[in-house]
Amino acid sequence: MNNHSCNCERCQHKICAKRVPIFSTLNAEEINRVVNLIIRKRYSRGEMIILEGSHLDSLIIINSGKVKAFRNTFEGKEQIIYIFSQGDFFGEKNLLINQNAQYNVEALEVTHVCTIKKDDFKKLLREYPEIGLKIIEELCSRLERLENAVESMGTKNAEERVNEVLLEFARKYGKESQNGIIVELPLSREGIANYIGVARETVSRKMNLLQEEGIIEMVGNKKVIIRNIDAL
Amino acid sequence: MNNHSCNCERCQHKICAKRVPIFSTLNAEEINRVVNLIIRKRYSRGEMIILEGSHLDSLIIINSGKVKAFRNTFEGKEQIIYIFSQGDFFGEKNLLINQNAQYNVEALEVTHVCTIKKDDFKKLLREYPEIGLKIIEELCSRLERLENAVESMGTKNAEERVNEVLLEFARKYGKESQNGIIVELPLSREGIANYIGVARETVSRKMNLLQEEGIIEMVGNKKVIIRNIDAL
DNA sequence: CGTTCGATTGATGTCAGTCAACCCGAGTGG
DNA sequence: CCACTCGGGTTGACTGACATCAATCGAACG
Repeated sequence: MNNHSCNCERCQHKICAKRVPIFSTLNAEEINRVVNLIIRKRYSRGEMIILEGSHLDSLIIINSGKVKAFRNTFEGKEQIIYIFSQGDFFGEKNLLINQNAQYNVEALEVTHVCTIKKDDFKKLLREYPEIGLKIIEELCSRLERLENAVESMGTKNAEERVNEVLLEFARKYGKESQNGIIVELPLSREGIANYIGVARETVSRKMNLLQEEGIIEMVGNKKVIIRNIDAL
Repeated sequence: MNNHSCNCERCQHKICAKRVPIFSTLNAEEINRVVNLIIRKRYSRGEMIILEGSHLDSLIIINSGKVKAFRNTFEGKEQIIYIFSQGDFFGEKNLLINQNAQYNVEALEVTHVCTIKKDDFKKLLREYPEIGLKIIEELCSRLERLENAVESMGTKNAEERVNEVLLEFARKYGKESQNGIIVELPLSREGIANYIGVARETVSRKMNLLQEEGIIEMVGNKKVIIRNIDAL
């Protein structure tokens, strides 16, 4: 794990704290206080940020990059539970309730994070209750995603789930263009499979079908152009 | 919907507010204030408490009884997302973020609820930040349940899921006895099926298998005695 | 150019969903 | 008291979707 301190200017530091939704209600002076509590870290693709079951003493906020949060079943299957990117945080359960990590977190690409020590964060929370509201907001949207996931996994077949995940990625990571929506996939086929709970071969097959129908176009393995979003 | 005001004594009212975890940190005087904001309602088995998509202007806290929160897919399948019982609340998303109900809520048995108007609740939240922390705690445990559900639905087969749901019910609703753990099932076979995302026939079959193996014993349709909890 | 890792494709097997019949206990009404 | 209905629950037969296994491909990279 690379753990070197940040070499950027103070002002950039401030921007990074300002970018984080949970601090967005604070004024310049308050942000300044927060900035002084932050320790930055950098992770390369594939590096583990948190191991399931380990003890955590900091809140971790993503500054740039993407990570996957996942569990391994004892048969060796992996279930991806969240994909976090800029502004998302995790480790909150370990701070607020006293609990060890519920899942592994691994960087999907080069990822910069801000970490805040448990005690510092609790102090902030007490002083600025709006932070608590922001956290509630974030937890609610996380609940929403999981509620959708449960519905999808409980009632939908493989094809519908692939369509859904493509829609989700398009919404989160897609860029409009004249050809359609260009989506940089955050996960490999296997990753997608582990996210929606099907076999990786099935993801391949269903995506191929979509391509044959002209609904999507695959560009290499990491990029997809969605030509007909309504068909998904 | 029966909507008559409560006829119980003031003191019982207090107990009801005291029983609710999110108010557990308040002192007697503060509880009193909360009590004056509460409107009680009663629902019979099968009554709808919330309709998906409807507008909500109160937080709803369960005082006694059980409810299911669920969605219907357009093919008519039902996915149960939560089972709420005493002390659980819902409708929070509609208050904190401005959003319509994400799911239907239906009483599984006679259910008494406390409701608090949006504005009143927001005021409380501002005055007593500890309530916010309690809510975060509750949201975290809800996240945990959904994370487990996603893992289970993504990686486990029907048999394992039936075992899991029996364990969950045993933990939440089971009573120890010399014969084993007696569990009053909150859901019908079909309900269980819609909770774990399998067909109702499959639930029947898997439970029969468990009975043949002597791991559980079914007493009528609503009750199960778990003889060998470790086998689940 | 060889190696490696991920993606694809095809062949096969199986789990669980679907369909249909039947059961059973609780109400209901004659 | 019996006949009927009705809503769950159970059981069996069938089948299809998807997992699994295995072979091959292809791009990336040293």
